[in-house]
Amino acid sequence: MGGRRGDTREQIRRVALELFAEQGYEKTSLREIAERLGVTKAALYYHFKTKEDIIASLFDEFGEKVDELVAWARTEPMTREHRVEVLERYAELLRGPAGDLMRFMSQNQQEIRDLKPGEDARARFRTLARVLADDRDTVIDQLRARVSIMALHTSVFLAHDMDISDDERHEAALEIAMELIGGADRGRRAAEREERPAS
Amino acid sequence: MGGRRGDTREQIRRVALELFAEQGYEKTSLREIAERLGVTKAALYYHFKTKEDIIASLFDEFGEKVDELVAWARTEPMTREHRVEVLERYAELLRGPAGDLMRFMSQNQQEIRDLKPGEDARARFRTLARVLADDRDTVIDQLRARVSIMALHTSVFLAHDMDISDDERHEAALEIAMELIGGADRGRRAAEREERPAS
DNA sequence: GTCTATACGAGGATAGAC
DNA sequence: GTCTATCCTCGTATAGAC
Repeated sequence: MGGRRGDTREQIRRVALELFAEQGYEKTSLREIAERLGVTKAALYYHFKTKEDIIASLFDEFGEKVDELVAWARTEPMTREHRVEVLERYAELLRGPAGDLMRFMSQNQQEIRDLKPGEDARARFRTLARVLADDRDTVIDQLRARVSIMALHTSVFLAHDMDISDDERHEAALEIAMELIGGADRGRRAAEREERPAS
Repeated sequence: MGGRRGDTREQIRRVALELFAEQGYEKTSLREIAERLGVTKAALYYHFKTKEDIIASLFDEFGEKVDELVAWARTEPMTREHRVEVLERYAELLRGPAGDLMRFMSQNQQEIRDLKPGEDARARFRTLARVLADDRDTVIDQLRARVSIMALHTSVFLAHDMDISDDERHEAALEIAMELIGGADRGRRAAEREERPAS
C-alpha cells in the first residue's frame, strides 16, 4: 500500500468512520483503530484530544454542507417545488460518506446524545426540518418533515434485507420522503422512469 | 419503601429498563444498576447470567405481545380497514412500557444489533412490516410499511421539543403511519375529532 | 512533530467464601 | 442469595524516545 507520511490524521478519521458505522461508537475501541493503522493507542492522542474529538471532526465536515444547504434553501420562498428541490439536494448529499455518518448517527443516537458533536448534528437536523415545515405549519406537518428526513437517513438499514439495488432504494426513500412533505405526485417519478428506460 | 423480599429480579428489570432508556445500553453500568438497588455488582450475576440477559428478559415480554398481534392480524384478509386496525392496535401496545423499550431499541440499534434479543426484535419488526405489505406489494410499499412502524417507535424523541401533549403526539404519529400504509383518509381522523369535541 | 512505553481507574465477568 | 477478590479490556493520560 503506498503508505505516505503525514496523513495519519486523515487515516484515523477514515478508519474510525468505518468502524463506528460498522460496530457503533462505544463498541469500537481506540485500540482497534490504532491496530488497524499499525500504530499505538497513544499515537491517536497526539492527533485527537479524545475519542469524542474524532467523532467531532467527522461531524464538522458534514455539518458545513448542511449549513450551506439550509442557507441556500432560505434564499427562495418555500413553494412545493422548492421543498422538493431541498429534499433532493439533501438526499444527494447523503450519498457518499455523509450517508454513512447519518446512518451511524441514527443507529447510535443515544450514545452520541450527550456528546457535543451529536447535539450540534441534532440541532442541524431540526433546522433542516423547520425549513421544510415551520411553526406556521401544523404540528403534524412538522412531524411529517422529521419523519421524512429520518426515512432518508435510515433507508439503508430499513431495506437492508430487501432485494433492491442502492439506486432503487435511494429512489424509493426519496419518493416516500417527498410524499411526507407533500411534494410528491404519487407514482409520477416512477412512471417517468418507465417512459425513459435508460437515460 | 415497602421493600419486600424475593422480588430482586423484578426490581433489577425495572431499574435496568429505566437506565437503559435514559442513558443507553453501553453507557449504563452494572455498578449503577446495583448501586441504585443497594446491592453489589456480583448480586446481579446471581439473577442474570450477563448484562445481555437483562435486556433479553425485557424484550421477551414485549415480543410475545407482538407475536399475538401478528397472529391475530393474519386471521383476516388484508383489506385497507384491517391494516388500519393492526396499526392502531400496535400503536396502542406502544403506550406503556413497550413504548419505552421500542424507543430504546430505535436509539440503540447498533449496540443491540449483535445481541440475540436485538436480532429477535428486529425479526419481529420485519414480520409485522410484512403483515402490512408483503412480497406481492411493490418495494416502495414495503418500505413505506417499515417507515410507518419506525415513525411510531420514534415519535417520542422526534417530537420531543415540540409543544404538544403525549396524546396529541400519539395521534399525529398514528395519522402519519396510516398515511404511509395507505390506510388514512388524510385529515378525516382530525375532522372527526372536531365534530365530536370530547367523546 | 510524531510516536512508544507505561500506568490508572472503571467496565463486564467469574470463582468461591459465607 | 449475597458478597469479596480477582481478571482482562476499556478510555484516558503522561513521560519521554526519536
